[in-house]
Amino acid sequence: MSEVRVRFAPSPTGYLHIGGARTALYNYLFAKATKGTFVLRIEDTDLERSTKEFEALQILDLKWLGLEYDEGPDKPGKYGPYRQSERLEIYQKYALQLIEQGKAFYCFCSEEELEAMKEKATREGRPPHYEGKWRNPEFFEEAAARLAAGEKPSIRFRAPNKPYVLNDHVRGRVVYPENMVGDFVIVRSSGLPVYNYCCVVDDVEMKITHVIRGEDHLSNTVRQLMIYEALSATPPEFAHVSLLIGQDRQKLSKRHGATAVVNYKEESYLPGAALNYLCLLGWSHPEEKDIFTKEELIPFFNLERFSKSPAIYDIEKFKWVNGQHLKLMNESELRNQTEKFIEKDHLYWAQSDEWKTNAFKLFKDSMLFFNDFARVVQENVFQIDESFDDKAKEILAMPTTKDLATHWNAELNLISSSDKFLSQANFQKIFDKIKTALQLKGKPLFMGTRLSLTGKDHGPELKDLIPLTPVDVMKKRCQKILSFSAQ
RNA sequence: GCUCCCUUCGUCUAGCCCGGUCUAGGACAUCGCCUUUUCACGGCGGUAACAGGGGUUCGAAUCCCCUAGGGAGUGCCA
Repeated sequence: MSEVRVRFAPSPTGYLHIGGARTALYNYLFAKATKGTFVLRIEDTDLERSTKEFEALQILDLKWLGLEYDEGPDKPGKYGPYRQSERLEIYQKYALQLIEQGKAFYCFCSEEELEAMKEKATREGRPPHYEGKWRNPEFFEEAAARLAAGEKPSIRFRAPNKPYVLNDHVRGRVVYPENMVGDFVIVRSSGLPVYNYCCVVDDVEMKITHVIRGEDHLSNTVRQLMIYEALSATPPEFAHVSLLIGQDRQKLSKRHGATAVVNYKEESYLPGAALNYLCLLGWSHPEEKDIFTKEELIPFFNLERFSKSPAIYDIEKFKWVNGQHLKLMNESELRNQTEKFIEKDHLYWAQSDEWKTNAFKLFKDSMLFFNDFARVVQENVFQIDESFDDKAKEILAMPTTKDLATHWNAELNLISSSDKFLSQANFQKIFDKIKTALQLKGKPLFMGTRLSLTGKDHGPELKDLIPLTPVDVMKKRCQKILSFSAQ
């Protein structure tokens, strides 16, 4: 069997989203598992929506995830260029060849004519296929004349009227009945080729052996099979993976929250965890493992363990997976991860080495508790909440909470303004003092203190958290409690 | 409308191809208990699913048919 070649072919019309990342991952894994080649191809024939910026951003995200490709726009290979906008002559060449062979034809129909045809067909209960005159050989001369006169026709593929069969690695045997599609455009009147066409030309030219992509392309595949046939090329093997959907079972989109890979990068999720979780959405490990690195996965990966139904993307499980990966990190990776976060989001605080050391300690101790360290620090250390949730309100309602806030506020005010933070030892000292003064213990003591100093009813160990929290932030929180209690 | 695809706990799934070992297994979430002078974390345990209806069979989550629901395609988008 010849060498396996797969590709990931995004169009640079937005950020890399998690669905795309998952498809890229499956291609990557399959390439690695078969010692094949992984190609990145940019499908930018939609000039209106494609941008170089998005292309660069998507490549960056792919690299962050660790999905290195062997050939791509910035990694020349035998079958480049890898940007469709740079391959226009190739598509032109094949289009001309198809026209010569009578497998495609020039079409001068206007938008209005096309619209009218479609409407009529629908009204009469026929499928809305192309029925224009240009498909008939008797008009070829007229077409040639109008072409010579400088008119810009589109090029349509003459769809054979016969059934096609696809043996898909995920879907099994799929039969496309005859007459399913009409003559479709392969080259726009602007001269730019269309997806279904250039995709096939490229896959043939780039010697792609396996196409792993989203199920949304399943219906399209019949058109592509037709083109492979017209080009006398053997189609690659296909695996149409089920789609990712949102909680409402609709196609994943912006309103489902963070769907761009970059969102997770910014929130300090681990790329390896993202890969792990994404992989499990629609594919299962033969040994039912659910935590693994991509390297561990490679020997187990194959095309036969995909599930057919769409998967709902669940951030809660992703967080858990992320936590599991955090747990597996060694000391230096852990420190690196903490520092990365601190440097990136809180430059000011990063100036203090002591703070960094304390943050690292907190991170280490509480990483199983918190998958999302960035959020924890943001919420527990810096943020001053405007309101309280129900559970916090219960604590707020306890009379002892007000006493604690009063005492803490007073103690914090005694601290010299040059001391921006409270050391763990000092915190412990004041804590004991207030405890004795108020004769408190257990839940009322701890929850009241927690709420007063962190503004939250839950979080990491207080003794670890407090040395990280600026004194003035804690003061404001105490005052907030007092003003709420006063109401 | 037409064509194709899909349907196991709330969620991701194992099992399905090669019917009995499935009183349907695991994981996330959830609930309870234990641990911790707090919440969480951790440990232990529980609740929870074969879309519905017909067949075939001694026996069906597994095979066949129908219905319902969902998705995709039907573009000079990808």
